[in-house]
Amino acid sequence: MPKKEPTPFSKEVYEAARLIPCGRVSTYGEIARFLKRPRTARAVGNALHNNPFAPEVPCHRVVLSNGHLGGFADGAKRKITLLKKEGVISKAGRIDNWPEVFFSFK
DNA sequence: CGTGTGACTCGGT
DNA sequence: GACCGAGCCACAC
Repeated sequence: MPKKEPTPFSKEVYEAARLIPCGRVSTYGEIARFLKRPRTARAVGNALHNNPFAPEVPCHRVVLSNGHLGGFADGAKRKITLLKKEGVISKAGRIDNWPEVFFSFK
């Protein structure tokens, strides 16, 4: 099966997500802002959903701006487990200590 | 080139 | 705190 090359915009998203340190989480909006496109939060979500570098890009460290987990291609449960392993406590699809684990690019 | 869709965000109720 | 509607962006068809 042919490989699907991500669009340039998606690549930028992946690089930004890669910068998120272990044990920390960021938001789609933050990434969008980091890319100098504060209104592209939705496009960022689309890019991560397509994320062809799944284990390489920590897409599970990206959540909604309000602290909710949002979505995950492998299932929200998987996201919770991965985050918990990294020290991020989440419960019922929501981050517990959101302000503490929140990571800002700026 | 126009339309539809989504892992978003914000403000109001 | 939860739910709803409108706005915005990039991409696939």
